Amino acid sequence: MDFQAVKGTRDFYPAEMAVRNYLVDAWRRVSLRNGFEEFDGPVLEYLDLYRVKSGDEIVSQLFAFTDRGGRQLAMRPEMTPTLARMINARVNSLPRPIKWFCLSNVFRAENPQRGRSREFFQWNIDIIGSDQALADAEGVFVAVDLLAELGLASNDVVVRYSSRRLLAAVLTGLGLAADAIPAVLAVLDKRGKLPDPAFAEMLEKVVPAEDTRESIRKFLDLRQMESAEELAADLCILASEELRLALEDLRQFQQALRSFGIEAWCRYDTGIVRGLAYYTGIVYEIYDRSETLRALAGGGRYDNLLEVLGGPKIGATGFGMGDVVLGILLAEKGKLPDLASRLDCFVVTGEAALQDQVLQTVGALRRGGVATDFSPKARNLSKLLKDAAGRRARYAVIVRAESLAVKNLTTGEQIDVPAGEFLRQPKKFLA
RNA sequence: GUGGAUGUAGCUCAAUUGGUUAGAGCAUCGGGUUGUGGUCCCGAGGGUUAUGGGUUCGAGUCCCACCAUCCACCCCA
Repeated sequence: MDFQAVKGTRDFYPAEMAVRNYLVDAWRRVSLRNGFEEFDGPVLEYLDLYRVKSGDEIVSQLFAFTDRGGRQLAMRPEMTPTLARMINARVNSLPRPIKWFCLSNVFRAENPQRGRSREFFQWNIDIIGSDQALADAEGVFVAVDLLAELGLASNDVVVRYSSRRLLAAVLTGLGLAADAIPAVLAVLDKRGKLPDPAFAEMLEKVVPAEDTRESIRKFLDLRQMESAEELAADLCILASEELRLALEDLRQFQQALRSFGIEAWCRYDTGIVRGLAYYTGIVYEIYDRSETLRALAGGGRYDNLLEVLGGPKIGATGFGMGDVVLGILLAEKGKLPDLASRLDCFVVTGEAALQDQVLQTVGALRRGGVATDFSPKARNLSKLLKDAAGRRARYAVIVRAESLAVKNLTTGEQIDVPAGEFLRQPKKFLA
C-alpha cells in the first residue's frame, strides 16, 4: 500500500518546519510584546458549539463525527468559539480587558487550493471586555506590528477596514427592516468579488426599491467620512442617534490608528463587510497590495458572541491570521530569511585513536549549551571537514593528541587552544 | 460538493507517428584527489511512468475509473 498525506494536509519536513516555526515564533514574540497572554484549547469540541454560532450549514464544512459514546464532535475550524467558551466559564474572575492570543491548528473540510488547506495554523488575537474602538485599533496595531516584524512594509500590504455598525445604521435609515439587513450585508460582501452586473442583480433581489439601491451605492462609494448630518443629507435619510454613534465610533477608531502611527497601512473601504453574521462594528481584512492572494487576516468586533454562547454581553474584538497565505506572500517577496539549521561546532579528528576524545569534547560542548555534532564514522580529515561544512557549522574543532584546533569555517582562520582551556569556556573562542 | 487542467527518480525535466533492459542535471550515498572544508574526477543507489482496469503483437504514450495537485466556482469562521 502506498500512503500519502491526507488531502489538504501538509507534511512539514525540516525545511518547511523551519518556516512554520519562523512564523509561529514571530506571532508569539509580537503577541507577548503587545501585552497578550497565550491560551489554547482542545482540538475537539462539541459540534453544537459551532452550530449555535453559525447555524447548521456550517456543519458540512467541518470535520465532524460521532464518538463511541454517541457524542457529536467536530475538529475545531476556528478558535473564537473555544475562546468564548473558556472566557464564559470564568468570566467573573478574569481581570478586564482580557487580552489573549493563541497559535493553533484548525481544520476545515473545504476544497484545497492556493492559499487554502484543510489543516492550517492560525494566530488569533482577541481583546475582550472593551467596547471602545480603541480596542479594535489595537488589534490592527498588533497585526501591523507582526507584518512589519516579518519585513513587510505599508507598500506591501494594506489593512482595509469599514464599520458594519455604520453600514447597518445607514440601511436602517433607508428603511430596511432589521431582519432584512443580514441578507443585504451578505450581498454587499460580494461587491468587487463578482462582476458588476451580477452584483447589481443580486442587490436588486434583496433591495427592490431603486432609490434605496442608489443611496446604498452612494454610501459605498464614499471614500472619506462626512459628519452625520452631511451623510444623512447625501443619502436622504434621517441623522439618527445610532448613525451619529456609529460615525463617532469610526472616527475614534481612525484617530487611534493615527495615534498608533499606522494610518499609512490602513484604508477605509466600504467593500469590507465580512461574510459572517456575528460582526457588529469595525471590521477589517488585510491584503497584499497586488491583491493576487487571498486575505492575510481578517477580524473585527463581535459584541454578541459571548452572549450567544451562554455568557454575559461583553464587547469583544479580534482577528485571525493563517500561516498559508502569509507564508506564500513572504516567499514571493523574498522576505524569508535563511532558515537552514546551523551548528556552532562540528568536532573532528584526523586520528582514529582520538575518537574517544572527540566524544568527550562533544559532550562538554553540548553541556555548555553549544550546538555541537560530529561524524559517527572515522574518516580522513578532508572528508570530515567536508561534513562540517555540509552541516553548516560555524566552527570545526579539530581534536589532536596534544591540543585542539578551532577553525572558523567562515573565515578559514584557525587557532590552537589547550583542550582544558577551550572546554572550560568554549564560548570565548566561538564569538 | 461542481467544472477545467495536470500527474515520468527526492527536485527540475527528456523519451521520435504506440516499438527493445524509461534517460539527464541537481540532490543523496560511496570512493579518489593519500590527512584542513562547500571545487574537481570516478562510481552507486533510487522509477511495476500516481494507482487500478481496458484496447493492442506491443502502452510512459490511446480509452475508462480512481487518487492527488493546481485553477475557477461554492464558501470563507
